[in-house]
Amino acid sequence: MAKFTIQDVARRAGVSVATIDRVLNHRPGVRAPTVAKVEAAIRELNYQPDRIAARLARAREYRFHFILPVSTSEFMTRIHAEVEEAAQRMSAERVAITVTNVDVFDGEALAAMLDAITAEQADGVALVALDHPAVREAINALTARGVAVVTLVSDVPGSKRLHYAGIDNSSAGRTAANLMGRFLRGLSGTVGLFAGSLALRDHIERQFGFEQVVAHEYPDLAVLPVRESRDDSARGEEMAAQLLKDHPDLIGIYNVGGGTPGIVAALEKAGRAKDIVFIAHEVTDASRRALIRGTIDAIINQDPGHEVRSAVRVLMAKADNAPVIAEQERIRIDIFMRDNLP
Amino acid sequence: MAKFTIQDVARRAGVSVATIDRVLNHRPGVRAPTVAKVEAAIRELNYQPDRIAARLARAREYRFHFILPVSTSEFMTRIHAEVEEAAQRMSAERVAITVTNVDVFDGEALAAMLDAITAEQADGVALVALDHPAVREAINALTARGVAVVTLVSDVPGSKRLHYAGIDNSSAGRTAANLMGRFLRGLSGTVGLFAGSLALRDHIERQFGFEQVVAHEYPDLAVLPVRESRDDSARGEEMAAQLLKDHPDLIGIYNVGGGTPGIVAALEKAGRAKDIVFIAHEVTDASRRALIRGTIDAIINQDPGHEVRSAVRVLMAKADNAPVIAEQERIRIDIFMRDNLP
DNA sequence: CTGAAAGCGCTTACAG
DNA sequence: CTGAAAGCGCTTACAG
Repeated sequence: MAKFTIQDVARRAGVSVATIDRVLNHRPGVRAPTVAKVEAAIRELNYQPDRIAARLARAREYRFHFILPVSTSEFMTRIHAEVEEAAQRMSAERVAITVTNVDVFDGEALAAMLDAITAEQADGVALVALDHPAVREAINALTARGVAVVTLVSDVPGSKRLHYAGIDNSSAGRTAANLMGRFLRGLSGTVGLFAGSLALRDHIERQFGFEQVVAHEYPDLAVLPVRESRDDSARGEEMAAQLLKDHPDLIGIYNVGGGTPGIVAALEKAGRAKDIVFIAHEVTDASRRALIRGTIDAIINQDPGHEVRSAVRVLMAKADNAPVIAEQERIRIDIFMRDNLP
Repeated sequence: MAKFTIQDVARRAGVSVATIDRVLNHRPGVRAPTVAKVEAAIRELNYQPDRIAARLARAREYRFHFILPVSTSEFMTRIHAEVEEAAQRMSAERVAITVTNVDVFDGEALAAMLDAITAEQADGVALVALDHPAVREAINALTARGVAVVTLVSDVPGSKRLHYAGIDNSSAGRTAANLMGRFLRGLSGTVGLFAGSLALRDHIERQFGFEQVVAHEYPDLAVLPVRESRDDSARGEEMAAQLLKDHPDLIGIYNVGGGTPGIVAALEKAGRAKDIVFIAHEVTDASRRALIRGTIDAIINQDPGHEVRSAVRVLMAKADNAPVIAEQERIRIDIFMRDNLP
């Protein structure tokens, strides 16, 4: 099949290339009969515009805004680093990425920040969202103003965001439960549960997914009430030490949030590293070492590099009015054991 | 930092843009002092060429050849489908992908096919390789002729291929062993081992990785000698049924190759689906259903879509003389359990 | 509402 | 060995 250019279409439709461009990009000011003629020509030639040429001709920068929480955890630090790397890399392709930091827990502040963005300032926004009514409203308003919005890592399900670049946290929790149940085959006892904050939707969802599966499928395991570590290692260590003291029959720990190094330390200091199954989230320098040592038994992971690249790709595709490859943008729930660590 | 164009560099170096282009793309015929001047100007301006413009100007098609085994397994069928999809998608970006089928086991035929390819016909070749001396030679010769070679799914480690788009199969086998050992906690018994063919390097590597870890870390498990299913379901079913009959103490099965549906059938017919831990490779319609039913306990997977897209990206980057994002091209060893299936 | 022409930032023959 | 000019396939003001 030969490749046709916009010139070929223009000739066939008996109009100029400018008009072809107008109907191709849904620009206003073309009479209906002209539109029809052009569309017929496009169809007849099975014309596909050349994206490369279009991008060169537009010669304009894509401006994307990333709104990230002040990095508290090592995971968020990785997200920041990946955004910086993408910004660096994409600058050679005329993409300008700017980053703003915001307090994770302040929905009103996040909403205000979104409200201040106009279509003149940015073509797209990616944000680590907070599931809060004001944020949902702000996302919808921003979308209505013509700015593409992608949620990153943490979603706002009811909103009109274009895309969510992150994992299904409920499935992640269920996956953790199945690993826990399998690794504790034949044993009965109690399982400790840690979360960073019960105000974060992703943590809650993991917790619920985990509890649900354990309750239904592993009746020999009793899950203790969740403890809030505030994603802090020192606090995590204290709480884990206390947990070990209070529950001699403890055989498993699942941490849906941060502070994993503290829990690792508590397990190792108590000499219980090997006999307690510990499942944590996110590969970091510390967690990977603990996994290799055997203190952590499995890590559930989402790939921050993939998430950030995916957010950028989706925003670019939207700006170019081009399709995305859905399969490529699905963020995996990775399970890492010692031998398949990246 | 302002964006400079090739014009800016030309002005600065006091030469024409044609000369800048020559040194930028390492074309011959520029005197050393001129090269030096141009390089200085590039450095001083921190000039980064615009890939988009370059691709448009080249106005030439990229031609990539994919050499795939006649699809015997469902996995290979997926690889074929993904290549077709990529061909379709990339045709809008001036990339012409052609596919040739070849017999997997015939190293000489594969080598002959590679030998017939010239730099005039193709910019790059991706092949599911066979670890055979003739193939290695052919890959090296092809590379020397200026054609970029990427191995896909199955590698030829000693060769000069540009890149391998696939997983580390030895790690995959070790990962399977650890899952098996963990899932069989507290039990002792025998574990059956199936491979498609012992002539395939990936199968052997998985097998060795598995045996090694079980021997070292799970002394209560005895791995039986490997059986060759030839990736055939009917044969797999027969062999699994025989295995169940011969070994009443069988508690686990690891299948490194194809033919999984046959093994699933044997387990279910024998009523042993639930009490035998079965670990298989590759998510397919059949294996995913068996995983959900609980007959399969975990699937080790490599993502064919990712592998094919990665091969294409690496070949394109080479043709454009552009960098790749290493992290993005690493193929994961996926572990799937019921809840994190894609 | 429509078109002619310049331009996006490179690469490619063709001269010299 | 080096340069002037045309061209890649679109988009963008500017006229009319």
